[in-house]
Amino acid sequence: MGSSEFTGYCSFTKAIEHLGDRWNLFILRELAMFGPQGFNDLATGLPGRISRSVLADRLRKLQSLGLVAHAEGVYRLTAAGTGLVPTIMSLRGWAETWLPDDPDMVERDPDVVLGWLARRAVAERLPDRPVVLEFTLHHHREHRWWLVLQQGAEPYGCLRDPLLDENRYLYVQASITTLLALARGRRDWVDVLADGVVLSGPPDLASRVAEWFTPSAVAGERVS
Amino acid sequence: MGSSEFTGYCSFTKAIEHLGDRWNLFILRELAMFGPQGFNDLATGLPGRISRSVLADRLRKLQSLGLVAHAEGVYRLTAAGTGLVPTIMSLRGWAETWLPDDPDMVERDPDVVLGWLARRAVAERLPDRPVVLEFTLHHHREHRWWLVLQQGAEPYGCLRDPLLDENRYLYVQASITTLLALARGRRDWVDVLADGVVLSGPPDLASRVAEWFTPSAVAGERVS
DNA sequence: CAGTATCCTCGAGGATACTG
DNA sequence: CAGTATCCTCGAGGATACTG
Repeated sequence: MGSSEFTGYCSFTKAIEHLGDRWNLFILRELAMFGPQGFNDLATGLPGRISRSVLADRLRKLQSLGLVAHAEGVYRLTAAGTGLVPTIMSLRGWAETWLPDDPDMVERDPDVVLGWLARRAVAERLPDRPVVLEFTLHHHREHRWWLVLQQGAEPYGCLRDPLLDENRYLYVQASITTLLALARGRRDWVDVLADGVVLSGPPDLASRVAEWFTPSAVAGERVS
Repeated sequence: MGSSEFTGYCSFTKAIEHLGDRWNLFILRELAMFGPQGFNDLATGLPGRISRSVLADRLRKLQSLGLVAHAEGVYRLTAAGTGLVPTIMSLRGWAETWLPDDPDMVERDPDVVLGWLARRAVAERLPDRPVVLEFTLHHHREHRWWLVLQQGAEPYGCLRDPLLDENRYLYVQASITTLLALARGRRDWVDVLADGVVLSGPPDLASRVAEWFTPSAVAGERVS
């Protein structure tokens, strides 16, 4: 079989060999993030419908590797499996920072992108009166989306104009990729404002936009 | 095709989907550890003989993901690819600490295990006159292996008695799993001496064995 | 609920020869 | 050297029904 070709003493190679498999990684992530679970929970909880026989096979392998233990009807991570959690979280941080987005999603699912932007707002730094960021895409002026920010309130995105006080509006025009980069925290506002993003509105608000958002944190995130 | 089932906005899921593949991980590790390389170097350098068509396919995919760039005849990691290096190193650290060893290897390839032990010796802490650790396995008294330690000299393992000054010998009897745990740095000497490992020889040397070795570091290792 | 057993398909990947 | 093209095989994995 394929995997035995790689036998040797390089534990690193072995790790790649065993973990270089969607299902094993998904199972480990699932157990790491949602805790011990039974067979059926795993079968339905994993992304993309795993077949029962494949799940059984993978769980068997993960047990023989010593990463997963089976007792009292649930599968749980062993010490070795738990030791892998930081690596998995590191992968997650990387993915959130670097994985290319599908540019079409901005127009297809703007609410998702707005959600990402909203999550980058830093609650304490927001102005105490509501501010609305109105986004327009270059070359696609017909679409507009809004992000409402206020200290003490949860930032939220709207697909319709929230119709707040007109002089609390900031108008942002950006390209699709720039908007995604901002939403992902890959670029900050200072950067994109110097590079093609058009911002208009009350100068006292416009000058502070950069402070309201934080770029990607990546490190320091923990499993709950 | 299989991978499109998982489309969605979860970058983490996407990462697992794309990186949950032996070859992609091997290629990234190769480029991370040995730098930019041409097609044929990769084809021959990767563990376990990758076929040319698969390599071409994976390189194409890694490029379209933005992790690898191709220019001037070599493939190299992009910024995004380089961003993955800490994750890969984290996996390496985990593997070296946790991945189960094959107990048979102790008898099949004792030199490898001795090499691991030797690498755990801390140069500065060794005695300035040579010391020989003679290892015997419980239940397998016929096999003996030696590890020679001296400050300023590279620690080395022997499969034959180095025949040094008799009162510089320490005799160690351990089980296979314990020996592997020591060699891997999963357990330290204080721990195993309290738990079944028999150590005999000059008390002034015996009392210091624990100081000479360091358990697993894991963190802090860098790619050269 | 927690799997195992069976059957079947398709496509990943190996081997090899070829091309720019 | 750096791939592409072709062909072929085998086995991973899906679907489904069954069992303790």
